[in-house]
Amino acid sequence: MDSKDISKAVIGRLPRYFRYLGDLKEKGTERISSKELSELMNVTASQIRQDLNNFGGFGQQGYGYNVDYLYGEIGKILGLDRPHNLIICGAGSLGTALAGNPDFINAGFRIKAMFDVDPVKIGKFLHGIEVHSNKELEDFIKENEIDIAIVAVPVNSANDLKDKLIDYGIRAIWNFSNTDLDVPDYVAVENVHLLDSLMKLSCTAIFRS
Amino acid sequence: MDSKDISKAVIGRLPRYFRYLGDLKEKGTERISSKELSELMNVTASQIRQDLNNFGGFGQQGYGYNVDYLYGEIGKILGLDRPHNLIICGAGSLGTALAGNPDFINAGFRIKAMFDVDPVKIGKFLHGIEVHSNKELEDFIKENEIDIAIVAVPVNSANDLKDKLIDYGIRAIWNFSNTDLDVPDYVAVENVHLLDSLMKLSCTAIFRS
DNA sequence: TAGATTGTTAATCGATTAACAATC
DNA sequence: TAGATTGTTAATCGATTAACAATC
Repeated sequence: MDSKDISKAVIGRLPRYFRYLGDLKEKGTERISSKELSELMNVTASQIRQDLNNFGGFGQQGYGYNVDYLYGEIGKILGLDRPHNLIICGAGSLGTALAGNPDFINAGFRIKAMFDVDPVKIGKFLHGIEVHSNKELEDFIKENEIDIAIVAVPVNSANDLKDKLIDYGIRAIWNFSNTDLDVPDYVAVENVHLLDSLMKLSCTAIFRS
Repeated sequence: MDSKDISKAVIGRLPRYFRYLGDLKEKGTERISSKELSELMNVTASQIRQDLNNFGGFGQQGYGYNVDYLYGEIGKILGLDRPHNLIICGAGSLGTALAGNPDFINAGFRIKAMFDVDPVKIGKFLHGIEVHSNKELEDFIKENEIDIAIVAVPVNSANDLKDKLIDYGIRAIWNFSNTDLDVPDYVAVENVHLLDSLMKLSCTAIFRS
């Protein structure tokens, strides 16, 4: 298959498969059929088989899927077979909370530094991570093989920051600011629009009642 | 239209429309056509008109949409015409960061209390919000007309907490813990699976390069 | 070999886009 | 009235589900 052909919907489901397989692995489950997994995850067995077959045949007829092997393969597809170096831009409470999330480290995402404009914050260590001045951004990115930048700055400075990040070589942006970042198509952006998400919840709850 | 018939995809797009209309309103734009808005938002004009017409005809032929009016109407659909009372379960760094987010308050989401099991945290005020003991959860929810509960606790206690919340009357859960919550269909859950989101970004970036 | 379950093709379903008559 | 743009129907596209032959 051509890797460009895989739909966003399929990629979006991979982390969830990975999470369930990790749980099964931890429980010591050796093999699982698409039917069993489908019941666990509340999706169709057909969808699981279709999704996985975008990347190759990981199963065996009459047997199902080996949990350990499938976990490893999906991990590779997700890029978790090697570590990733991240920086956090914005040392506010959200940026700081992200810096302290142990899940990221366990999955191989290493937070190398934080950046802020506030002189009071610069030089401090938050969850063990040093806050640098924004002036050091370019050098730090280039010298530390930074893969991914987290944007956790106020809306009004997000787009300027984004331009700089791309300029300095960043190709993956995890955006927490409440605005859309316009990027060229060789840059990947994943948005966590918290307020949008909360509004969606509020709306869904209304429509359900 | 029957409100139950509106697809999740449409509801998921409403907050983004609302955000763009808010920006236009702020800029003083009086009216906008679906074509202009589509160019701004990078979607098709057709989709905008289809989406809006799920809820009624908000526009006028030959004129377009009145920004102010449309903003108000979408706000109503999202349930933003009245305030919502929330609680945050889990006074860790993520829960605390959410407590300090001014965007939520501006949109009418009022965070009334935080809850934790840690005696060291109980009684403290974080971003002006008091941390209560989990033992007070039931009474607090019932006495303060709580709409929405934020789940920002470790994975291993998330499901127990969820059961209690539903038991105490909560019908909308904003879940930040890295697991899926199994809920009856009269309860709305919106997940912010941060690690999933980060993995998706990592994967997308790989496939793009 | 018989049973189970995959990989994969075909059918269905839903969501998006295009087109255009209605109408401001 | 003429031009613009909606509301809405019809066409297309893509994603999901069903079915089944292949095969372990």
